[in-house]
Amino acid sequence: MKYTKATNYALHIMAYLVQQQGKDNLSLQPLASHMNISPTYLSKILTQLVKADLIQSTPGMNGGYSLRKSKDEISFYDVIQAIEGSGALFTCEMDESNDCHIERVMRDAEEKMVYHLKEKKIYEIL
Amino acid sequence: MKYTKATNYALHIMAYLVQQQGKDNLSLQPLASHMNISPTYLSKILTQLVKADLIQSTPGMNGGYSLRKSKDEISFYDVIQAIEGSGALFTCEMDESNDCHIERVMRDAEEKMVYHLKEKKIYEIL
DNA sequence: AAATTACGGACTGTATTTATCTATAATTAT
DNA sequence: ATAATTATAGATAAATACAGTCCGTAATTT
Repeated sequence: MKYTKATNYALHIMAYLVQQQGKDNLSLQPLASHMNISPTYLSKILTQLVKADLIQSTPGMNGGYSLRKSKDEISFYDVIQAIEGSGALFTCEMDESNDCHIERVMRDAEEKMVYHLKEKKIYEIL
Repeated sequence: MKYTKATNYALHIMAYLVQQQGKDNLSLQPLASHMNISPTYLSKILTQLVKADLIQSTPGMNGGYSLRKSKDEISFYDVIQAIEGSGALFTCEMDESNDCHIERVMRDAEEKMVYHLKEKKIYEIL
């Protein structure tokens, strides 16, 4: 089990966008070269961030991407969830009458991690 | 990102072995039917648990599997690590001079989860 | 209308996971 | 010794997920 590469990218992208906040819209091409990812692939990731309402996109000339929320409202967890989805890391496969003790422990543990990721905002690392 | 099915099985297997502790060695076939997994696949998982020193195996008649450690020494984390390995969930891909702030946050968060999983012993859920 | 920009769908290659089959090795009972 | 019982290892295959590309479409501004 590992975080996907897309999550890796997404976190770095968001960090960059927070840093560049206030300046002109960043469009795909420049962002792609700065990040060293192919534009089309980057686009997929950005679209996911748009759908999660973390950034907004505007088409047309001088379009591009910019933050949607204030920077102190964007947590690590927000970004991760946008890419990885919101399902639990562990779900019991043996159907132990849908109240599996193992699952409960695993979820509690995950909660500890999630709590930390919700507290920590992206801007804090800049 | 999700825990593998094998981890799911491993936790249930260990819970069962802790429960059956003291009785005769459990051999592959009965264990497989109790768990509802194919014997050969189960065998792979058990071998990983053996290599992690959580259980021991004895071949020959009346052989099978049994715990290697006392039950209060077997944590959730021990079992998970035996299957998933010990690498971090997140490693920075952009080589930010090998001191990535994002990675540090991600590892701290993971640590919170791991701490909880190390504290929690399998026998506690029985 | 033209240029610039993002979005969406289809597709491909690769890696990982899940699983099976078969042959081999080790131990115990007869 | 031999046979029965048990675990282990390797090869393989199917299924899923991940990473990435290509290309056509839609929206906005000049």
